[in-house]
Amino acid sequence: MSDPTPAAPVRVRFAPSPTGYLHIGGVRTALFNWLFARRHGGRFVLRVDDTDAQRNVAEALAPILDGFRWLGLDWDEGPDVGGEYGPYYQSERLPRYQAAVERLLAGGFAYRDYARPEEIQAERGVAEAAKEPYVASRRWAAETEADRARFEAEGRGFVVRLKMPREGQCRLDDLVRGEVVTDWAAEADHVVQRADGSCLYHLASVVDDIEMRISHVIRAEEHLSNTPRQVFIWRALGAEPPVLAHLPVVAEPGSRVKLSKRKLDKYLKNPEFAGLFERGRRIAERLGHHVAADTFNPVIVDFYRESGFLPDAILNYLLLLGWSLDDKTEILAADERIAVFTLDRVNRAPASFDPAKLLSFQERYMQALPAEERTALALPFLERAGWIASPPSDAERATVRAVVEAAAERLKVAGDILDYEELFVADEALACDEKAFDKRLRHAAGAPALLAALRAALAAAPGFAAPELEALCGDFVAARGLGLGAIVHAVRVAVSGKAVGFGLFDLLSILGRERVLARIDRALARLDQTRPAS
RNA sequence: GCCCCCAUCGUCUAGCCAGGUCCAGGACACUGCCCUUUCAAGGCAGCGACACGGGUUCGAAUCCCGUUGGGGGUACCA
Repeated sequence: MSDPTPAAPVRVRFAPSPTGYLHIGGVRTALFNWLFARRHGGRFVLRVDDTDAQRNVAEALAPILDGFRWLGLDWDEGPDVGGEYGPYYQSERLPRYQAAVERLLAGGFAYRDYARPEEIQAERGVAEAAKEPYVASRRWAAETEADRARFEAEGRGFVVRLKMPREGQCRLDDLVRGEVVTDWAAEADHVVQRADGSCLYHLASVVDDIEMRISHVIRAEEHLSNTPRQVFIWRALGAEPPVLAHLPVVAEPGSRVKLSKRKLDKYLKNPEFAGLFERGRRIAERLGHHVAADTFNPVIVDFYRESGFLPDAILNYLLLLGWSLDDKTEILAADERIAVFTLDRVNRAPASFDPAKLLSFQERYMQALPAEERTALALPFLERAGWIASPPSDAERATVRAVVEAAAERLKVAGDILDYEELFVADEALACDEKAFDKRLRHAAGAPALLAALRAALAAAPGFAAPELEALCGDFVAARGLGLGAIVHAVRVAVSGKAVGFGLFDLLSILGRERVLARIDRALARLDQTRPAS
């Protein structure tokens, strides 16, 4: 299966609004556009939708562009790179929109509407009371200079409305939806220019798409219902609409409602979503980051970057949200994605965002990386946490490398390295899980004596490499007719302050004899304080 | 209200266009067992879906109609 070969050069676009954050659903849409452009040797255009931006655009756009760069979704035209169809900021294109409105007016495709808002309201009210669809009366439509003069004499202002057809049908061919037919009569006379002279999204979008020679409009399904009015504008402006493809929306976990960054509290009730969030929060807090729902939230791409996710894992997961190659392919390398992506494999139903599956992709991608690369990814987290020097010394690098290898698949995201604080903290600053300490040492009969004996054995150990320690401990328990379990837990708590972690012998080996002995001594001393020597 | 879109395991999906090989396949999650020094990971097994009702047909997850449910739109938002 494949899409029809595009006749004209492929030019697609993604038009982010400078909101200060990159939404994961937006990334999915952008990814499909990007993939389509790359597959067909086309251009991926980034156009900034800042027509009504009150805030500092540069500031609000930066996180979005950074997000795209981090993900590797490079754009061929747009902010920072320019292009021959600029400007790429809609705020700089206002005169073009005005010109388009003039053309619509001149061609009889739009009219100046001098109705007052309350008059429109009244007409609507009548229609609703009669349970009939509202149809604009066009009573205040000025189509001649005389009309205008008359209305203006009454002190009226105007907006420009589309003069929509009242019969016939709008047929559009959507690459994903197939043929979609609507009655023109169901369309309202939409406003394209406000009373203050500024233009609306639908008009601006179409004008830009025409002028930027956009060949395919690939966007979320929420725009499907709005497409007929855009088709009207396209044709009124003398252009044929581009090829359309409406993607299913990315929905909330376990639901079909569009994913929104504002409903974090609700999503946190989903255990898997909460787990994902919790993991990120733990990492962010250790880095001393302020965790605000506005900026730190799994609906926003920055969350993943700050937690140490891999862009490739996210992209691969997102690709499969609403698209599939076949009945089994899951992992697709970056170049494969480009090679096999076609719009005819896009699904029509909304796809709900599954945090657990995303994590699973992350695990797979992480594990596929050589230890060297995982180490390189982990290092910056430790530096930012202040647990190692920046830049790290060779000794620190070696330690981190050893920790990464010992942690193995426990390191799901790079930020998980921060779970191993005990390997980087000074002996006297080591935190202790008191429950574990009680269970394994304070209230475990015989454990302190065994620990003390093992300490002596460790002090005398010929070597401190993990296999040597394992042999030593094995002999130690065997000589006493015990299993490894008899000492492992006590040693772990004494040395790491924790009940869980990676292999004990790796832990001891990385810590080194000196610190291991010192920590055991400290634990033993604590026991003496709380319990008279027996 | 009106218009448009959608409907296979809890979730992502394959199959649907070209009806039989589907008492529906894979993945994630979940459950159990194995492995095991903890936690992970891994291995094995299990649970689990064609929304409903009519048609068409020898035969329907696949085609048609309807119902129900869900989503989106209907702004001088994008």
